[in-house]
Amino acid sequence: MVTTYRDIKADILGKITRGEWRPGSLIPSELELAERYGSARATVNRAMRELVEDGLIERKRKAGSRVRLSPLRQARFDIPVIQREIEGQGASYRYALVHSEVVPAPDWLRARLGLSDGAEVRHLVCLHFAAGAPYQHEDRWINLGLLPQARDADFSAQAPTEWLMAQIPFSEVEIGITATAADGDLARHLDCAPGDPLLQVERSTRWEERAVTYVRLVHRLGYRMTTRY
Amino acid sequence: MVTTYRDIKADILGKITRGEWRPGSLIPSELELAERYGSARATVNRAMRELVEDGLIERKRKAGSRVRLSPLRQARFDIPVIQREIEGQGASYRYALVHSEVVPAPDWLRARLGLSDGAEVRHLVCLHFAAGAPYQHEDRWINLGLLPQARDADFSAQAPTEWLMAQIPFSEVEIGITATAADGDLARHLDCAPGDPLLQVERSTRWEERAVTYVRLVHRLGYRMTTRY
DNA sequence: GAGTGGTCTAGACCACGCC
DNA sequence: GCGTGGTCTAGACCACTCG
Repeated sequence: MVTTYRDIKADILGKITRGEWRPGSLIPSELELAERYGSARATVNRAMRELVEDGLIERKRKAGSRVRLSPLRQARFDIPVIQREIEGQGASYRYALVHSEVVPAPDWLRARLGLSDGAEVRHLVCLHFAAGAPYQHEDRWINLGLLPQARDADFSAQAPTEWLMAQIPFSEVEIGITATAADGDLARHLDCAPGDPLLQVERSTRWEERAVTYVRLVHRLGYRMTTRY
Repeated sequence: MVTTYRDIKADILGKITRGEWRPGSLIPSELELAERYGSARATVNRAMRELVEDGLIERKRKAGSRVRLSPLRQARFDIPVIQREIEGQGASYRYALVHSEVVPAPDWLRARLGLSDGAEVRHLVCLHFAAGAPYQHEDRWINLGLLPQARDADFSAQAPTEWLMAQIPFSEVEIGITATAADGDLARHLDCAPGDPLLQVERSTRWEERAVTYVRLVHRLGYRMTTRY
């Protein structure tokens, strides 16, 4: 018979979705809401904090809480491990290593990761298959200055992502999503025509300010990232 | 000289990033951590809850808290209102209505939004410019069954997004991101060549289970969505 | 059964930011 | 100044789930 923070959150959400509390309007203070709901202020506070997180309201000390003018603010995309994503769709997963070498980092990579002149990297090209068909092309560069053990690691059976997760506990990541045209290599590997539009995800990873890896993931023709909220 | 939940969160995060607490390993219970940090359990609880949200740890009653095996789980993308996005880059914003009509919903749209046979929609094509150059092409369809006032609304000066935000307080949204090739129209409007790869964002919006609008946003050549975490 | 997280309470102090 | 949100505390009860 208690009022939970979920109840309060749902009730307020309802008032907003039904238009009872219009965008931009002021919401009663925590103290007043606590009285109304017959709960402690901390409970109301938790409900309100989650509404802020969900992008529905804005709060300022003294000024109070308001319904946001544009309630749709951010979307979350799950970025699953590729094998899980594919098997989650009920398809079989297969991994293949296409190319592997140790090279001095090219200029564009040095600039992107902030590597010094002459830094060496392990360069890998891999393919991920779903139900036998190419699904994702992975172009991976690993900083040997930070991860020297990557020089001799065996990536013929284990995908770089898996290997990396075992090496570095947690990292800071920067993600970019663009559309790109298939070049000859991509077309061949992803079984499409040169010039076809493909969704490309780039990811740069750092650990304590130092570059770990850069990867360019190009998805098969027609691939679609989705989310809802 | 108190220990805040932020302090605790940062400390635990540090132990994880430094590899002191390896992925999969068990974290001390809230009660023990509260004693260690000399704080209340609620404070530890808040720190831990945020770490769950950030995708770093997993918790189960009785079983305890563990460092996640794959710490990188989800990314958030801000989806700003287009005008803010452009002006936030220091560029001038301009809006133009290209085409407007009221038509029976085509089959593909009826299927996508779950509209009944013969449902009418307002179809709009708009352009958003940044610093005079085309930035985004908007192909918008509004369900007149739910929003009859859209039939006669004037979209020559106000973008549909703005207008919609004033009509519907909050909605459920489904987003899809794909790469697409420019057709003749898109190439002309976005000032690129036919066949060029473009980033396309599709959004279907519902309000209390009923379809509000479907929009296809196609960005200029080279557009990049970014985020970090 | 018992340990762990999930949540609520009642009270308190503080910091920010309008007025 | 002073109202509002931000946070901490100490204690409590409960629900889940592992052993």
